Amino acid sequence: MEEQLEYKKRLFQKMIGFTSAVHQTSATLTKGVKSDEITPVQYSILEHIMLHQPVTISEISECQHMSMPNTSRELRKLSEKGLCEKVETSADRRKQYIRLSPEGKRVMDVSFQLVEERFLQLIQSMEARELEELAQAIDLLQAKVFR
Amino acid sequence: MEEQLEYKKRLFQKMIGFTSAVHQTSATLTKGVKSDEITPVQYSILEHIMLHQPVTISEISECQHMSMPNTSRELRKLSEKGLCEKVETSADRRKQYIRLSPEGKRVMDVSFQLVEERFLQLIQSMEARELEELAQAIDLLQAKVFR
DNA sequence: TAAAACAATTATCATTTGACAACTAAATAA
DNA sequence: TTATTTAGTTGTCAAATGATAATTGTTTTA
Repeated sequence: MEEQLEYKKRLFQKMIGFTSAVHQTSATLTKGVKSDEITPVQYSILEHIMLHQPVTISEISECQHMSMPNTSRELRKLSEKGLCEKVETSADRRKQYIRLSPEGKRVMDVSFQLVEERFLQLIQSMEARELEELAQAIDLLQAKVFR
Repeated sequence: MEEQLEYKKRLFQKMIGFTSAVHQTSATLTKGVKSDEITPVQYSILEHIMLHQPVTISEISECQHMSMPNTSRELRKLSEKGLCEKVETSADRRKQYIRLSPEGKRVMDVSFQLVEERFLQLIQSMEARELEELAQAIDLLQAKVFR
């Protein structure tokens, strides 16, 4: 059992280094792709909506570790820029569901397109088997640690 | 070859979702652990130094995607707080190597300790074999994509 | 040796971000 | 029904961050 703990601590060290590397690589892949009309925080919100829409404001607030007032403000700015919009919902009238507007979708598609090109460069020389291993590794990590 | 491209594009989608999940999880694990005397950017710099020391200011600037003037300013503030220090180096006298001070090391150890506890919680119920798979998946991803 | 490039610093400014208090409206619990 | 909780908004303020210009000293290159 003691050995087990030691093993887990080494795994933790590995995990720290890994998450740091993920941050760096994704920052590199994403560098400069965001439209000039939005701030970094706003980009990150749009990305979240892109991946999880439709989503409530509370959920954005919680997932982005941002207070409700600040989340609300940034969403208002994004709405004013015509990049996202509130969806009518019948259930609980306190909850506001948010989704990208067609323009917001377009803006994010352009960004993602650029990131995709860079990513494809990164994996260009990999064979089918390597790619498959990559996909499996991601699935495993996402299932067990990064949900 | 066309199929290959389609496969790669699906892998890209998977990667986007994964990196977003990594960001969220690591933000959750790290939430509130940083000492009150430093800002988020400063924490991120200290973490980088912790993982890569000794490191030059240019390297920090490049890896953290921060301009040299701003990196220099934040490092000055960290030095003033006694958390990091410049290392004398004989080679190129333009380059300044940075490392954590004993106090900086202590501060980061405290933070990492908290993160470690949360991480151990997260993996508490895993068996030896699962942990091994986890470690292998990380190694694979870090070798092929997140360097 | 002179010119160019590199590593880092200082100073300044505008913008972004985070925190907080006070508030409205809707849903739920007592 | 009243009280409480939940979801979201508005306004304000200070601090953190990002961008840029100008400068110093050191190393390389021509």
